[in-house]
Amino acid sequence: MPAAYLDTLNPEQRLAAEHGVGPGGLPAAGPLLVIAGAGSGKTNTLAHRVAHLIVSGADPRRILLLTFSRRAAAEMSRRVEMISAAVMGKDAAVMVGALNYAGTFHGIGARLLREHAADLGLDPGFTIHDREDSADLMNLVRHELGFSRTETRFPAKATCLAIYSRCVNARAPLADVLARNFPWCGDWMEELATLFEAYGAAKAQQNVLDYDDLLLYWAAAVADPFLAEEMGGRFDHVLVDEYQDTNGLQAAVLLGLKPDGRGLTVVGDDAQSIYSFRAAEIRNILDFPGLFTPPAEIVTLERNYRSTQPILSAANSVIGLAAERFTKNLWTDRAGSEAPAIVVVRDESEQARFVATRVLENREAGTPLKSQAVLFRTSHHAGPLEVELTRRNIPFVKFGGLKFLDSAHVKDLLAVLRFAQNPRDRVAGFRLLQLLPGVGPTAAQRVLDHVTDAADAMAAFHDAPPPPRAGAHWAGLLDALGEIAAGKGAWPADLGRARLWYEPHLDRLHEDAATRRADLLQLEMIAAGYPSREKFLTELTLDPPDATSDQAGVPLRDEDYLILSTIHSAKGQEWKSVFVLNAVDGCIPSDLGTGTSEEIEEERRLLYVAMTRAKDDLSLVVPQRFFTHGQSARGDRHVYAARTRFVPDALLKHFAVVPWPVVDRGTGPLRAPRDGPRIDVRAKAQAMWR
DNA sequence: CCTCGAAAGATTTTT
DNA sequence: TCTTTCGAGG
Repeated sequence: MPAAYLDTLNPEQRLAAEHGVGPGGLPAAGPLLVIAGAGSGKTNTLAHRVAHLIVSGADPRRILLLTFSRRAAAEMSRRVEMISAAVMGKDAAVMVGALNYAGTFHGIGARLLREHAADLGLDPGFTIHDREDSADLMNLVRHELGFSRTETRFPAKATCLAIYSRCVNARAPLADVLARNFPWCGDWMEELATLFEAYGAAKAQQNVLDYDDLLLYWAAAVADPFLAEEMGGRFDHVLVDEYQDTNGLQAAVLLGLKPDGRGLTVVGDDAQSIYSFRAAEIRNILDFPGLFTPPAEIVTLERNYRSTQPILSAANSVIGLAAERFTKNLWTDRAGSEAPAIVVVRDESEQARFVATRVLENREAGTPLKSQAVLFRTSHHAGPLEVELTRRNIPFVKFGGLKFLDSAHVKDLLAVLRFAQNPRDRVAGFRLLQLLPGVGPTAAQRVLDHVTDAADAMAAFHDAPPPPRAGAHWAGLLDALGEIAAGKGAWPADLGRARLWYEPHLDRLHEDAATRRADLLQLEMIAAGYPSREKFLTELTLDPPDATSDQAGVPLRDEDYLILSTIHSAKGQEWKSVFVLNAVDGCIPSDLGTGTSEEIEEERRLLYVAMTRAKDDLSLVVPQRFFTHGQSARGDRHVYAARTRFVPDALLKHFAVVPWPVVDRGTGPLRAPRDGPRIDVRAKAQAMWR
């Protein structure tokens, strides 16, 4: 039956949208793999497929849509609704609203684990630790085991967590991970194994799950045939976006849910795999078809709708040098005369000036700031530019890098809520108690020990012997926690109460309490958007607000602002005009990631991802000098940097190499000199000593 | 056992 | 540049 709303799709996209959709929207064929090149309308195609399922009668509550970020899930729902509205009218909003299971692997995992908690031996009230919290807990355990006072240095808490995380996500034994990814920690294998076991026990006792547990437990659940049947049976269709960035554990989850692949759709682009540091496995997407009999059907989207031909040619040439050749051949009919630019500037501050100047010129020419983006490898590369933008009063929003949730005062406040929610959460308690003057690690530990073993943790906390030097502050804390735990007042009021308790401590602990207080108010505004304390706490760790801006508040919707983003956070997005900062060796590729050839290949894909974000114009900026900060005894020095190795001379024909600022060669003497000098400056200067 | 000051160390990317 | 750790003093 021909469906008019699919007419806007090209034949391949349409194939992907309509594959195996049977009567009632139920699956009528095997799995589908969509290889979607950059800018090939991937999101649009996936949205059409979901809309098509719903319009054909599929129950939206039985569709599982796994995306890379919550933002992507929201965008998908929006588009699905738009498309279905054309067919179903007002009903579309209701139907799409029922698309409940759309989100990240971690977010959906958390939900399913809560819903099936009883079967899994979990307490459904578990809290979720973000990476910082996990590292803190790892540190606590590390301390208890006496590994912090070893003769040679034991790996730092963050390293321990990274090792642990890779073992879990790659489903690899500790020995392999140490040998392959952390060779310098190889001597600590025994101790690490002990540490990880104790870490797991600590999490269990505190009723806490970390990011990795969400996937690990989910995978464990679907490894049980009965539970797999039950969980998988809840969904007729499972669709996964950005499949090239999933890891072995996530693949196991999918296969557990849909062992025969029926109703399973995965979409991705092997050329854009940039998350191997999170144990993403490019083989996941390459091997996908062969997991099933008959193998999954493959649809390849090669037509690019985003970029002009010169930009696409340049990007293709960059990825063309990859060690593994990719079989896709992206093409476009968007003509364009401008080759992407390689802009050579003197140093990073010139780079900042160049970008700021060009961005304003573009805006004068009619491109709003929001249609322009500046991309960079690491968050701090944007530092000088942020200064320059602030100086010129150009509003911007930055994605990636440090989030304001990571700042100490925000974590303190959240610790209050988390401890009230789950008094067994030692990381929160440890942090919270030490805010009191006169309470250090030992006193805090003593109180928490009293709480951990008790049946009613909150009651035990109130009965605990007060830390000797806490004084009147102790009663104040008990009051505040009591009220918050009891849930007096509507939800955001809890946070207000916590803030009331915390602010005197904030003033005491921080010089710059005033600016920090602004963040707390912003947190309260964010909190108002959540229905309950539980939802707030879990969803905040799973989906933290990811933008920071120079202004205190989030910019208003109609306000114009420039986008600054790490390349990783730019995934899936597009802008009319794109600047890539620091296109030099040492930044792209990062000198931290040039160990193995696999790492270098990933850095190459990273540049490819950055370049393919651009619709109409693209500039790679190459600063020639870098100032090294700190370290050197002789103070700041600079080093000369070379253009990124991913654009060797042979590829320069795809680019226009231009210096900036343009040197005015006409600057010479304004007139020919007269006969002889007019004054003797040297004699004049010497005169002052006489 | 806590706090404060000084010194050293460490810097990607994200759920 | 900023954070974490170490050591001395209270």
